[in-house]
Amino acid sequence: MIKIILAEGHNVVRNGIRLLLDKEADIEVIAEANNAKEVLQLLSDGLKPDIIITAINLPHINGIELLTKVRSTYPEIKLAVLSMVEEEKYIIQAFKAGTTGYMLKSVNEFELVYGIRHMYLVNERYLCNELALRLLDKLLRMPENKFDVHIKDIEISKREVEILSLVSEGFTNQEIADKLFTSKRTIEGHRQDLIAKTGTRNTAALIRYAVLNSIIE
Amino acid sequence: MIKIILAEGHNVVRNGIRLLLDKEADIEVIAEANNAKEVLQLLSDGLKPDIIITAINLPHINGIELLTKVRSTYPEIKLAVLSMVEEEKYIIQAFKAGTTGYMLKSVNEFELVYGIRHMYLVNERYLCNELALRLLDKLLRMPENKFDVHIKDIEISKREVEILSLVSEGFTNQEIADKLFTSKRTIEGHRQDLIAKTGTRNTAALIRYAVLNSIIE
DNA sequence: TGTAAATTAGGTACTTATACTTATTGATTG
DNA sequence: CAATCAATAAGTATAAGTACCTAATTTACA
Repeated sequence: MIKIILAEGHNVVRNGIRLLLDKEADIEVIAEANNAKEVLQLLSDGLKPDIIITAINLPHINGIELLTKVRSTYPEIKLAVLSMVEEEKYIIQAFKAGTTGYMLKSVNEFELVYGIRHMYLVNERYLCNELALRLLDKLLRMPENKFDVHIKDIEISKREVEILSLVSEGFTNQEIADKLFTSKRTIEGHRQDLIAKTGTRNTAALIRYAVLNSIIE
Repeated sequence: MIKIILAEGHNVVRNGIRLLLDKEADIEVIAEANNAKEVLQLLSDGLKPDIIITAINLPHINGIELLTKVRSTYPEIKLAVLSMVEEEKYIIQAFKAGTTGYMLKSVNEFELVYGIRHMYLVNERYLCNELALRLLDKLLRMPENKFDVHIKDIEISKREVEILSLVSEGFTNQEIADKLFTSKRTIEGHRQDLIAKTGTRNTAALIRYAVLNSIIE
């Protein structure tokens, strides 16, 4: 039996999730909590869940802080974030804080249950498929795959990359010239060459090109 | 009933997968194939699978090529790659070739079946959890810049994104103003605001910021 | 060792962006 | 209903970048 504490500030949402979980024979919601404090109270009262499912936007103490606290005192308890779509950005923080699972509230009941079982049985972190696909799309969009994005035979020299990088950091031609102990006109010349060879119109477009093609970061 | 063709060059592996799938009431393996040619033959013979599960390292014609061929002739058939660990790198090619699912052979039977159902029922691409975690770790290992910098509560309005996008394409303030039927001074104002709120020094740095933070492409 | 490419540098004219300021309008929201 | 904010717009002055041009070194390499 997988014992769960459900931490979620909104009653409706919490009840909905509970209904879903109660249908499963191998899952038991042993307690619910409205906020982080209640969770910590439950734990110090001696309750021993296998998994704590928590929202991010809990009142007072948010989900990430809760993760950190629980993690340090009860390292054997697994933590799963069930996040609103808008909170996708917390994914990095959550995993750095030691969460085992991260799902968006858009998961269907099958995935919710599957994810919980995966965390408990396979003992592996779980990321919901929608988030996985977002990461995948990021990967697909990344110009790292030099096969088909960096197609054009544009050769950019080391010096040019150096200058491009400084330009992208916001330095002016004069400042770059000073840094590289050369003339402002030289930098201007390089910038011109780069704009010409990349087929861009100005620095803004050049920088976009350079970042998208991983010439610079 | 989810009808499946299983393409895999190694008999032992293929038989193993088949055994797993045959246990499921809603999944039927309607045919097996040793190589890509056999798959194409089966399809031209009129077989209509919902999903083709294929390995990458098929003899003669590899899995990616098979994906492409099937995709162009039978766009309604979903494709799933079941890949050896060593072939992880094909993930990008596979998705670009239109695969719906990608799993490593390290998936357990629950995930294999779950993934198949997910593709078929939810009609969404599926990436196995191990790969999702690898992507996640990539994200976590990345220095602050690439993904999570703009999480610093910087709100960028729709209008600003629109302008940012045009700026990054190389248009001048005047040109952008003409496109948007507004004044050059307005665009200048927006550009200033953006530079201020992103903490950058000029347009070059602003565009770099915007691209790295996926505000624009 | 000769040639191509990279890096350097300058002239001149012109365009564009930036830094500071202020101010009005309309929409949203507590 | 007041407050906030996004979007609008402008003045003024200066800084920076762009479009042409030419041309001298140095470096890489075949």
